[in-house]
Amino acid sequence: MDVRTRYAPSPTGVPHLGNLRTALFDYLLARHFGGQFILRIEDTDRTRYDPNALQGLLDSLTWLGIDYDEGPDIGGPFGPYVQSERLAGYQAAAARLIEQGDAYECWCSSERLDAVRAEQTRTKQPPRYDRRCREPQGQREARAEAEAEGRGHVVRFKTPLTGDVSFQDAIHGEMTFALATLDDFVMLKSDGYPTYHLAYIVDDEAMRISHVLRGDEWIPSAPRHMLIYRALGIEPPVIAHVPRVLGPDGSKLSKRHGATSVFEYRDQGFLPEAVFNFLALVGWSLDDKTEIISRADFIEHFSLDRIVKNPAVFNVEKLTWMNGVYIRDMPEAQLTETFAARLDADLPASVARPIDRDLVARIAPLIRERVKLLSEVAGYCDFFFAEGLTYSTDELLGKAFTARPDDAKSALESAVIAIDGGTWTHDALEASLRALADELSVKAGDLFSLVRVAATGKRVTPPLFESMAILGRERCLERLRAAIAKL
RNA sequence: GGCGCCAUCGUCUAGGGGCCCAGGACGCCGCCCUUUCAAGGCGGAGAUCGCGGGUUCGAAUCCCGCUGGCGCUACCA
Repeated sequence: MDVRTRYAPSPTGVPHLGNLRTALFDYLLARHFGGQFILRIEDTDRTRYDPNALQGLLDSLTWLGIDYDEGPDIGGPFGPYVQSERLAGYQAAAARLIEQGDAYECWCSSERLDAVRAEQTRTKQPPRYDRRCREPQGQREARAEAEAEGRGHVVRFKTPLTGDVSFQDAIHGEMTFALATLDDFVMLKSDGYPTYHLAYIVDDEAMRISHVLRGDEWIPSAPRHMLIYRALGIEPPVIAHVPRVLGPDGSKLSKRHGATSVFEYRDQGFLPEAVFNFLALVGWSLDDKTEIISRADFIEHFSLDRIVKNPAVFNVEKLTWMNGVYIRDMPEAQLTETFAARLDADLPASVARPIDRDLVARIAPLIRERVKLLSEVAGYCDFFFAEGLTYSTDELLGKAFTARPDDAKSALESAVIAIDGGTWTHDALEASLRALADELSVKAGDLFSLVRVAATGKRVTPPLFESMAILGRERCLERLRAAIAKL
C-alpha cells in the first residue's frame, strides 16, 4: 500500500505548535515508508477564515524543513488542495447520501436549535438535535417556515438510532461507541460549505490518503466518520488519534502559557533543527535514552506504535537545552552564518553593515558553548563591534577593588605597560597579566576581572585573552586607558 | 447532565508479568575543571508506578471499581 499522509490545517491564525507536531508525525510516517506527504487547506469555516494564515502555514513548514509533495502552492495530481475550491465534491456526496436515505435536509432555524438545546440543558437532558426534520411531517413544516423567512437548510446525517460502531485506532486500539449517544450531525452547512466531517472524508478518499493522524479531541467524532465511510462505501484509512500538547498547567497549550507559534520560537532564536527534534519527541520516543536525533534517523525509525497515549506538557526548558546542543554541534561555517544573520538583526544601527563575517568567524568558537538561544548572541559579543563602552565605575571595580579604586587604577596602568610591548596573542597576554598579578600581590582572577570590564564593558564575557586578541592591540589599549581615565 | 480519552520523578519519557524497592533526559543541588559566564566530568535529591480491590508463586505491567485531569457534546475545526 502506498502511504499517503496529510496535514490539513485550517487557515484561522498562526500555526500552532500542537498542530505542527501532528504534521511532523504525518511527515515522518510518509517519509519512513517512502510515501507522500500532502498539505491540504481546510477553509470551510468562512467565519474564522484569515487570509493571512495560509502564508504562515506555508512558512512554518518551510522553516521546520517539512517538505510536502502535493499542496495548494505546488499542486499535484489530486488538486485543488484547498477545500473551498472543492465544494462540488462535498455537495455531490451529500446529495448521494440524501438519495440513499442516509441523510436529510434540515430546515430548522438556529434560534430553534438554540432553544431546543437550552431546554435540554435545563432539564439535564443531553443537548442535541431533536430530529424534527428527520420525519417528513416535521421537515415539511420546518421547510415552510424557513422558506417564508428566506432561510436555507443544512444537510444532516441520519444516524441509526441503535447499535454500535467500532473502529480500530492505530494508537488506542479498538474503540466502540453506542449510536444512541450520537445525534444527527450537520454535514453540509446552509452556505453550501461542508463541515469537517464530510469534507475530510471526501477529500481523503479523493486524494488517496492512507493514514489519518489527528488530535485525540477528535475521538468522539470518529464514530460519525465511520458512519459516513460506510454510507459512502469507502474503506476507512488507518486512523491514529495522537495525544495533544498541553500548557504547563495541563490545559490546552495557549497564549497565556507563552509562545504557541513557531514563529515566536524562531524569533527568540531557536533553531529549526532543535524545534524539529524536540517536537518529534513529544509523544514519541526512539528508545529509553536517545534525545538528540537527526532528521534522517527520525525518518528511519519513526513508527506509529511508539506514539504514547497520554498528553504531553510542553517543556520549553528542555527545548532550550536542546537548542544549545544544536548550536554547539553546528558546523563552523553554518554557525558563523547563523550568528552573523542574527547579529545583523540585533546589533545597533551604529554598527557598520554588512556584519564582518571574518570577525564573526573568529568570535563564534568563543561563544558557541555559552549560547542557548540566538537572541543571546549579541549580548555576548557586541563589544567586539561597538565603539563606546558603557559601564559604571562600580562594575569596573567589582567586589575586589570597590574599597580601593586607586589600586585598581594603578593596576590597570601597570597592565597597559605590561602588555603594550609584548606580542598580542592569547598566550602572551595571559602570561604578562599573570606575572603582573603576582607582582602586585593581587589575585589573578581579580586583576582579570578588572581588565575584562575595561576591555569589554561587561563582567561576563567570552574568555578574556582570546577576546583581547581578537579586539586587537589598538582598541584594547585604548579601552584600558579610557577605564583608567574613569578612576 | 451525557459520551469518551488519559493516568510512571516537577516536566518529557523507558518499561507490556519475574532482568525494576523502576532506567534515561530536562530542570534542581553539590563537587571537580576554571580568568568571568558557560560547556564538560562526577555525584545527589526527586516516582510507596493516582487510589482500592482482584488474577497470579510473582503486577508499574493483566482485569474491575473509584478518583483525578482533560476532551467532545456548534451550520468551529
